[in-house]
Amino acid sequence: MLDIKNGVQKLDHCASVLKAIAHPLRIAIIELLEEHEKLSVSEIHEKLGVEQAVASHHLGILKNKGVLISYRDGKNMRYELKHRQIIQIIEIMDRCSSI
Amino acid sequence: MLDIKNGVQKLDHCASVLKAIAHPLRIAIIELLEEHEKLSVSEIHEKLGVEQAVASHHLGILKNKGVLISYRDGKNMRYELKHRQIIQIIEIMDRCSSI
DNA sequence: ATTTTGTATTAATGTATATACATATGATAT
DNA sequence: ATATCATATGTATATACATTAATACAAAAT
Repeated sequence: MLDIKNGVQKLDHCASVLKAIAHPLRIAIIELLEEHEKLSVSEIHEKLGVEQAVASHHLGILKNKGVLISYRDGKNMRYELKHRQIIQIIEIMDRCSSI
Repeated sequence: MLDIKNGVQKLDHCASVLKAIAHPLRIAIIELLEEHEKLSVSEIHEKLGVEQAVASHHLGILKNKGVLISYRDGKNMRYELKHRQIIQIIEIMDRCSSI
């Protein structure tokens, strides 16, 4: 994805990434990956108590939008945060607790 | 809104506020209010070149989710950021430019 | 080559969100 | 009281998202 964006493109892109993050399960995934660095789909599906297909689906969305990266490790896929700073977004939300 | 939230509630709430922010026009509004502190609906509708009803609609969404506050000032409504830290969310997104 | 384990995709349905336009409400001035 | 300016709401249509369940694909082990 190109780095030079005009105003409208920048807004659209920023909105679409934020929209990807703005889902309870996906926030939970991001928080898990803050603690654990790299996790497989099944680890996430177990830790969060959601079906495997659901975990994979939401991981796919986060990866598509560039929030996560993934690579194969044997029969597992390992997912991790592309930019650890993304965690700060959730921290800010927590801090604005009266929101 | 209560401050004590269990895990699921916290995730849901965080997601719903982020979802409110995750829209190009609403991000533009937040950025405007970073520069200007207090703005009326018509100032926003002029500065952003969108219809009055559109501006009011999106301001309403941001207010509902607690991102903005508003008060009447004569025949105008003035909107401002409830928590200026919200701006940092957009700054983080900008910084993760490769996303 | 078949089975097992881990992951991704598809299709179907329901729900939510966006957009555009028209109209209503509220405050002020005349 | 009514006209005007500023803001909000309602309705309709289109689009996008979420959710579930079933199924396909990929790698490894037997």
